[in-house]
Amino acid sequence: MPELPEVETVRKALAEVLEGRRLAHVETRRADLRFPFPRGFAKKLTGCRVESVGRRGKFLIIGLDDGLTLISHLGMSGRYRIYLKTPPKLEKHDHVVFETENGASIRFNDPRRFGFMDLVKTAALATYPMLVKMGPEPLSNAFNGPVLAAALKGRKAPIKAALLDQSVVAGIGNIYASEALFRAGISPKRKAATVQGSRAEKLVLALRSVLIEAIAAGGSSLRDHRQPSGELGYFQHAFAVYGRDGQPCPGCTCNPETGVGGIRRITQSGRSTFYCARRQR
DNA sequence: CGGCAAACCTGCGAGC
DNA sequence: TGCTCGCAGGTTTGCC
Repeated sequence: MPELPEVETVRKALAEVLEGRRLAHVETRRADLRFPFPRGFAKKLTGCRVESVGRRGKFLIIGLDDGLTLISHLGMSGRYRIYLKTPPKLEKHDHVVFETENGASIRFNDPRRFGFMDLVKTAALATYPMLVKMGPEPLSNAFNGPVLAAALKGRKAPIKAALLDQSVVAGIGNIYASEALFRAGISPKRKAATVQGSRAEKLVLALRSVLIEAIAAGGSSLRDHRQPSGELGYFQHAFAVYGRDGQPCPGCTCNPETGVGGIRRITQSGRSTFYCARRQR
């Protein structure tokens, strides 16, 4: 389920149940997800106290009291479920089970197993390969028009593809790339290098606004995603373009019924992009 | 180095 | 009903 807003939704829920708590029991129910679990994964975690539940891009960063940090990525279909009281029977694809000292159960379920977990020394976190090259957090002060413009300079790929590159900006995925480009009025096919100056400023504002609104809505529930409480996210109802090919554009008078455009779906680097050719240039 | 397709894996809906 | 195909929110790999 995971782009930044969905991961942030999960982070908040996990923080609430885990921060300050000790892990009484941890169990992996298979040897690997996308990668094998590191040696002694469950054993090392058992007995640890969770100090913090953070996020970097789409990665959950869980700080523990004994100098270790748990890194968790949801991949495409990863989900956390939290049960404060008696949990139901284990379900298919429940791959990792955590239990806290005060009786909460947390389960990681991931049908496609593109997600993964890793356990690293907190001191070595800054050198973790997948985090080293990551670009700025889009909701932080480190991200602004000039920073984005500089990251896009010299890039020949379309802007949509550049936004999916986590070294340009962290946490953007296929949905919010399309949605932000729509808000900014920028064509997904535009060469990334030409997004400079006021266009870059506009795109930064568009990214920020769409992410903030999506977080407030608990993320988007298309198929897999639910909040860890079991509640659905509901930002999918606010999509302007994603998954709406053939429908009228909410921002202009485009309407496929009248033969003047509307939302179109195209494929870019093997992934769907949705946009309005009239409003986005 | 940059850009793109393919690979990883399972499930679901559409179409025949 | 049952099969096949295409598609799905991510990231890495390997090939031009």
